[in-house]
Amino acid sequence: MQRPGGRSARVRSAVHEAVIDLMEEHPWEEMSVPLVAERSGVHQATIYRRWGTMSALLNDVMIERFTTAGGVPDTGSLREDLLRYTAQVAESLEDGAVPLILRATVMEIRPGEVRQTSPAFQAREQQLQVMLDRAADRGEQVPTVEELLELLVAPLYFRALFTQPVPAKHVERLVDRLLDVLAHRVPGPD
Amino acid sequence: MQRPGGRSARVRSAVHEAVIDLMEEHPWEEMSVPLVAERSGVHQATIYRRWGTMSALLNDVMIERFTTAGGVPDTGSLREDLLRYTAQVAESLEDGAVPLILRATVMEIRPGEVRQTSPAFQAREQQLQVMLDRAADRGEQVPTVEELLELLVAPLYFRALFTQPVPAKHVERLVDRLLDVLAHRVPGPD
DNA sequence: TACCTAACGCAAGATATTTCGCGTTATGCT
DNA sequence: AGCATAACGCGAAATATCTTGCGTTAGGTA
Repeated sequence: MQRPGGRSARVRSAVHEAVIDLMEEHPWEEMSVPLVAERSGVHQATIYRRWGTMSALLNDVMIERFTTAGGVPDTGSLREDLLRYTAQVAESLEDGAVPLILRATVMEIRPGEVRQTSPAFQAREQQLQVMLDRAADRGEQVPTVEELLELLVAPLYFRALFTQPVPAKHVERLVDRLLDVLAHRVPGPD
Repeated sequence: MQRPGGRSARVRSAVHEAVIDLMEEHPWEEMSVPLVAERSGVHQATIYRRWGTMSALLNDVMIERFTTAGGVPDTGSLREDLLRYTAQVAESLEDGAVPLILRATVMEIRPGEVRQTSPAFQAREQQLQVMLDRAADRGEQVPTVEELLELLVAPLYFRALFTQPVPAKHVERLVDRLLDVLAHRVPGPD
């Protein structure tokens, strides 16, 4: 018999909050369970028992943050929807905690395991599909979710992680490039 | 007076080799300096003195792997060059160790610090610029390095890290999309 | 070849981490 | 309201990681 409510829920959110706070102040190596315990007021042993490892905890924090993030825009125009959505993603990557939490996801990858889309991104993909379906119903030509990820989301994440973050102004350029690709679509293999 | 040769060089390569081996067998949390020490036959204290932390060591390994990787193709055709280069990148991401070592780079990012392109990617960008310059000299219309990163490299890395790896067959699709964008280029802000 | 000392090996000691047993709290169910 | 027990707090014990001082090995230069 599980007990997700009451005290457990309070402990959970206290720990999550502490993680996000600490992420913005400390480099990765300094992050530790004892540190999170002190900041959150939750005992070390409790954290070890519930999450096991630091990176599992970070992964949990990230999944929550992703899946509870605001829904997709619905402005009546695909281009406007894409602009807002992309701007949302870009903004979230500016936020100090997000790139850090993303690393947690990266670190959860196990060598040799069959790679699967992480739960967090699966939720995102479903949301995006809804947005594209709405546009298709209006008769607009729409990209696939894959194209959207490759042309909008991937560049943002790539630059956030490896080079320099994408300036907010470039969001429009990315969207227009996607729509351009759509208009002159290269015939692919069926 | 520094002494990069002889014993130091042997120690360095022994440690690097041990890191790469261990990366393919162990999840991140299990990686540690003592483990690398045992596998490489180099004493712990030596590793701590030379590299300081595990993630600094991993970062060092990755930089070496990136900068010594085979040069860029030179086939006389931009499209063919791009195909080969992209296939190279895709293949390296299939290799177990590369995504793992990539994480090391990700982890070296510090909160709040001014983000810069990591040394490893800087080297890559220079190599790519050479390739593009050659094509431009032949009179071909060429993308910028940035476009190349965003349209070819970013999707590969994104999928390797967060969703599913890109099948080798899709490399051609990515290249043709890039060339398509090039042909119908959206006028950008000057 | 001989000298200087950078770089390493070794082992003990200092810190930091994770685990464990046991008593206490308070949730979910009847 | 009363009960069974999931979940937590606490502190000590067990591990693991990291540092330090000192003796030894072996590059680099004269």
